[in-house]
Amino acid sequence: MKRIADSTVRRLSIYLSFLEEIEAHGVLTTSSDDLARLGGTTSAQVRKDLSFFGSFGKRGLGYSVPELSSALREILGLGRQWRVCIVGVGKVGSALARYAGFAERGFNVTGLYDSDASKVNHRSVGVVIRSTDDLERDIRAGKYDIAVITVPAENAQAIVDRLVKAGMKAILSFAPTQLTVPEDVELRTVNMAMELEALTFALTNRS
Amino acid sequence: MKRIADSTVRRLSIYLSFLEEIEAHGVLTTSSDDLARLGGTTSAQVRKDLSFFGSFGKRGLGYSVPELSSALREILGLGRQWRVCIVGVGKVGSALARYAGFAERGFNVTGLYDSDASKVNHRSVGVVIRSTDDLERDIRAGKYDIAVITVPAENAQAIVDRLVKAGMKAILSFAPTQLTVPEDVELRTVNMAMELEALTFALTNRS
DNA sequence: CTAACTTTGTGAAGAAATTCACAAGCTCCG
DNA sequence: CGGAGCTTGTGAATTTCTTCACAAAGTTAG
Repeated sequence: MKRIADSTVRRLSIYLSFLEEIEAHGVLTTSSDDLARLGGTTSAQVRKDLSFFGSFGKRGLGYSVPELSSALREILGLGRQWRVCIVGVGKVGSALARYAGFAERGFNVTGLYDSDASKVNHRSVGVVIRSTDDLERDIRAGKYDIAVITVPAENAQAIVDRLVKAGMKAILSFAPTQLTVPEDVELRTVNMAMELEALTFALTNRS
Repeated sequence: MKRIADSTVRRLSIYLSFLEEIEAHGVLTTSSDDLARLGGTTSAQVRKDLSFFGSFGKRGLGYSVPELSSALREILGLGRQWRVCIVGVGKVGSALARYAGFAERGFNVTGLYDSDASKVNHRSVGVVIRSTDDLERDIRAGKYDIAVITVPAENAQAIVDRLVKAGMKAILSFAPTQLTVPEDVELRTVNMAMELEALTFALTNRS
């Protein structure tokens, strides 16, 4: 299969969130033009994005909302449950563990890890916090599909290296630092500093 | 000036964070090759990115770390203080208000707003929480350069519309929903759902 | 059934971003 | 001082992404 661009995947997420919204309002059909308007792109882009995966619409009519949203969920891999562990149960980590939207989308936080001995064996949102010493063992046992790391920047690469070595293939990092992983590991980083800098750049250079 | 691509600005942030790191370790010079290796790109890309803004290196030698990092700070608009307000003092909002890295980079959280009357007039991190009713007045008074919104998805667009109408030009949203703003307003969204979906897409389609 | 009207799906064209490749400039060493 | 050795800065080539534009296919009205 042709390599799908990152930007395409992002847009699919956006389309899906609209489809779910209008589906909840009982809308039955929509068009590439609607999706484009709401998603801030063009109708040609919407159709091109979808065309990588097949043909979902009816000419002259548009798309069936339930059909297309279901297809997108399948494409994005949301048609199943994912077992997620969170490494680093600080402010951000516990906020994430508590986040309801997580479970709704099929992401089950089934493991919490922290290196702070005073937190270990306590519970957060009904899940026992384990020592990071147990990480490798649990990952090797195949307990998780995705790891979310919310540890300080200075520990992040070390944790990532351990996760990767133990066989983790998908990592979402909230550490404000650039991380390196092998080609076959999927890493995404949520970096607020970078987003703020994009804002200040715009304010400084485009006004 | 030629329009600078978003991807370029992102990379500049990455370069800067490395430069600051090695600067702290006393490293005095570096090369496009070093920056490329650490930032996961190519040396030609690094040089091209920098070339949009001028000529910062010495042929045969590379870049002066202090000079280049200072130049990048200036380019990214980090050479000054920015006044930030946070709208929505829930879990995420108060975690952000507390975040130390914020102030280090010149971002001063000087205003907190919430619509929940039971929070108003209480303090968080030394800042009094005001009612969102006061938002327009304070923005019009020019109190803030940047607004960070951490409100529920369903309220986000309404808040953004109010911010924009009152004259806010830069907004960072943590609401998991697509938002619309006029052309002259810079909006960035941190959307964890989207990042997770990029991961599950990769796990589903590339393995 | 036919004609007018929609909207998709997709090659082709165009634009944008990345990579190549090399001349130009600087340092260092003998 | 001159030549060998680096590394930058940048046009040109290439690749990737987006937009255009239109045939194909369906719908609706008469």
